[in-house]
Amino acid sequence: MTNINLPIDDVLGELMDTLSDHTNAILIAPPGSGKTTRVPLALLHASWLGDRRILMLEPRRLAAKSVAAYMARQLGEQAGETVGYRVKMDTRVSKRTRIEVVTEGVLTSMLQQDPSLDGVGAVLFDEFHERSLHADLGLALCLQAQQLFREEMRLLVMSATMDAEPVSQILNHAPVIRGEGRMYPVETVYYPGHGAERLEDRTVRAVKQALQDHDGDMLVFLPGAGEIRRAERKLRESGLSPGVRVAPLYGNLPQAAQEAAIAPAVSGQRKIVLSTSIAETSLTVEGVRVVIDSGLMRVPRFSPRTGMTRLETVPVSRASADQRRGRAGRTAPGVCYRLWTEQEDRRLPPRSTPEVLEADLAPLALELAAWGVGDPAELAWLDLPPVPAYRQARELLHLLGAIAETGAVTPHGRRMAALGMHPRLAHMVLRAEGLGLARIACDLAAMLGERDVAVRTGGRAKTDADLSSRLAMLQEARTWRGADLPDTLGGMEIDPAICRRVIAEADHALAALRTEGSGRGAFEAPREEDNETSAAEVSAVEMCGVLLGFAYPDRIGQQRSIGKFTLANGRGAEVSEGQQLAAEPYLVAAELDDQGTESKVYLGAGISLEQINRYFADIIREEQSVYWDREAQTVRTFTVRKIGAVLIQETPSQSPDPELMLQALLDGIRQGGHKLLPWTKGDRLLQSRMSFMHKYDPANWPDVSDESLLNHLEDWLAPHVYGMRNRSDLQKIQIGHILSELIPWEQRQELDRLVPLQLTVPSGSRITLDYSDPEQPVLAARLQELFGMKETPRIAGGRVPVTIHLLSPARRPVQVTQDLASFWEHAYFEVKKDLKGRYPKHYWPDNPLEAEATNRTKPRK
DNA sequence: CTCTCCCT
Repeated sequence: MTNINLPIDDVLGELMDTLSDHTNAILIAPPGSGKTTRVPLALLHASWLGDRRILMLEPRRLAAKSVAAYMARQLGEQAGETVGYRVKMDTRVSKRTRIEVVTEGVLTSMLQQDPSLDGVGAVLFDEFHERSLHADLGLALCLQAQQLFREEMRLLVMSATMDAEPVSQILNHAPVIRGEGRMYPVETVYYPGHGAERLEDRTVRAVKQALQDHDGDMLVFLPGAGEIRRAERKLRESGLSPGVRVAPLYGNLPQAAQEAAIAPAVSGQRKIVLSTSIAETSLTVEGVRVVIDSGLMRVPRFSPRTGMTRLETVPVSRASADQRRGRAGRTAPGVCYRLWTEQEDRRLPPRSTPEVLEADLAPLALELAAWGVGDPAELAWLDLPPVPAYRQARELLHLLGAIAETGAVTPHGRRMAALGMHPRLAHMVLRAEGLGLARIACDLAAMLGERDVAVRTGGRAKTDADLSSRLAMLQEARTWRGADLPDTLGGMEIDPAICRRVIAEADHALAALRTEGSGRGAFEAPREEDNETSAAEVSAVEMCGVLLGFAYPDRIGQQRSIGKFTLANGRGAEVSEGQQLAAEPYLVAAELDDQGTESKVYLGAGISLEQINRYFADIIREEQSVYWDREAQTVRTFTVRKIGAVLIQETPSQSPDPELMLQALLDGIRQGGHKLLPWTKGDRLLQSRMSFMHKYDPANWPDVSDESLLNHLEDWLAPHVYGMRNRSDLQKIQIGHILSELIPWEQRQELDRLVPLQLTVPSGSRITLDYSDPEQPVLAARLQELFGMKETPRIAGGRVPVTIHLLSPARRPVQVTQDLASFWEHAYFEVKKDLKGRYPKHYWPDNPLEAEATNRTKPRK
């Protein structure tokens, strides 16, 4: 076994030489090179290692265990002797162990316990091109450990093809060694869609084509479970020969179904596996000769603004596409159909975005706080954690009591970090402990940290989102003890493998809590019970919502209508119809997809108003709500108690803040306009006359137009409506009075002179001027009353001629003029002819300027 | 038209 030649053997010598001269190195070699299993064993003989151990990081538990087992076999041993492994809840190492294959989270926890990594001679980062958050963090922490305590410690970054230069830089210009891989050739066929053809149809077309043209099993990459279900249905509908078996493969599929998809096809059968990116690296499907790649993948994107994550469907990177293609060439030459064009291929991003740039950084921020670092820039990163997400993470940690105002980790934060869960869940468990509810909190934390215990049927039959029923089911599952769990339990379809795992995780967390928990500086939680095994656990399931609220206070939600909720963080959330949860007045949404205006709730639980008041009093804020009720035309004043955007209680306010009331009243007037104000005809006339003066002398006369008045309510109206509440109160004000007070007394006198209310005409009548159009003040008078008036009367100190509406004896408009002199001279004679015909009894002199004006038929003799 | 993957 040991002697089989692998491509990596060609560069092992160079690697050994490099690491005897340098502390850091980078090894780039494609899949199939053998680096993962050969390199640790080779380094075991390096003189610099002495009797120290080698740590090798693997991104997945399964890989860590199988790589350790493989290396052990090479030495003719079992895992746990010279070569061992550590993954969560499963450790196989002994005093003899020199190589420890560990998962990434384990390394972080080892570093937190002993930052100097005493006894470790080298740390190897395998599959580093995947750029997981943990690998990035692990490397940053190791680099600082090396710099501060362990100058001689070796760091080796191993990776498939990637840009080595940036890594070399942060590793103090580490040398780069390149090796060959060993893979069978895979032919690439570009197989784009027809126009707007749906992905599923394109996929089915490609599958049919490939079934015809090539032998062997087929692996089809699709972005998600939805596409896989639809493609599966269409494939079956398209009529497949009986020898062809279709198997879906994705993470949420029950363990048994996953194993069935991976297993080699029985002879005489052809297998088509429809898979998400899970088959890109995590799972290996045996016997694949044909790969069909949709070129899409679903990725999580965290939004610092909402504190939630949404899934986006994006084009794969070229690195991913090449990795997918490589799955066809593991055992023999193969072929890969790419469902896109060669032009599109050139535009693919070279590699996927590193997790640290798009993930929720709360776990990272807690690790750094526990490490003693507040600002990530103190460490060396390939990509610095982005500032907005990091800031949001620190705010959350502060809210949860994990870090102090200064940013330093608190005792509570240390306990959270030690639990090895997401900070939200760790906080929930610690608070629950204070209430005697640690056990169910651990159950909840385990469920939320793992895949769903309930089988998600997808499609039309929506999986119930209620976590409390899962919690009850889990209690029942525990009573099964060692026996095999059934597929249906507590009225729900379950994945027995995940259930067992969740129970193990929960028990593990509870044990960790109990051993670490006694004699610590605990979180200052309201302690309801001193005795932990209390009556509280009896009704534990009813506390589900409360516990979730500890973890997700920003996702406490209030029902707007059946199934629709508003969350404390301001976002909308939706529980699909038919579920009991949809009818709850309040809920806590633990898991949801931050999509559109209404995020779908996948997991959550109801919470009662009483529970909110009892357990979340510390985050309930009281404020005055004062607003204009448009229907009732009155100001409403309430005292409201809220958690973020969620309304907890609203009571009519006894002593409303008069300032807020005034603002609400003015808001109401702004919305409702002048019709809410008691304008009289006289007020309107005054307004017109003042507007008239403003037009000619804006520097000295205020703008009292409707629009301007509405825009400046605070200035002119506020002092007169202070303490008022509704429309009938407003009827008490006198607008004309208020307007006239806008100008000083002397100016008011001037107004009467400059913009007279009335003019006396030659007949002796006093005629009221019409100022409704401030551009053109109008004098409307019967023609006969004006005989003898030589010029157009002018106002505003002679600056503005009035517009004269000349009327017939019956007050019908006859002529409009601003030039009376000209009218007498020309138009009068035409008008006279006409009027004389219609009003023969009236007085129509030939010389109107000399004639006597009259308001009767003829002048009185 | 209910969700990608992984880990202390």
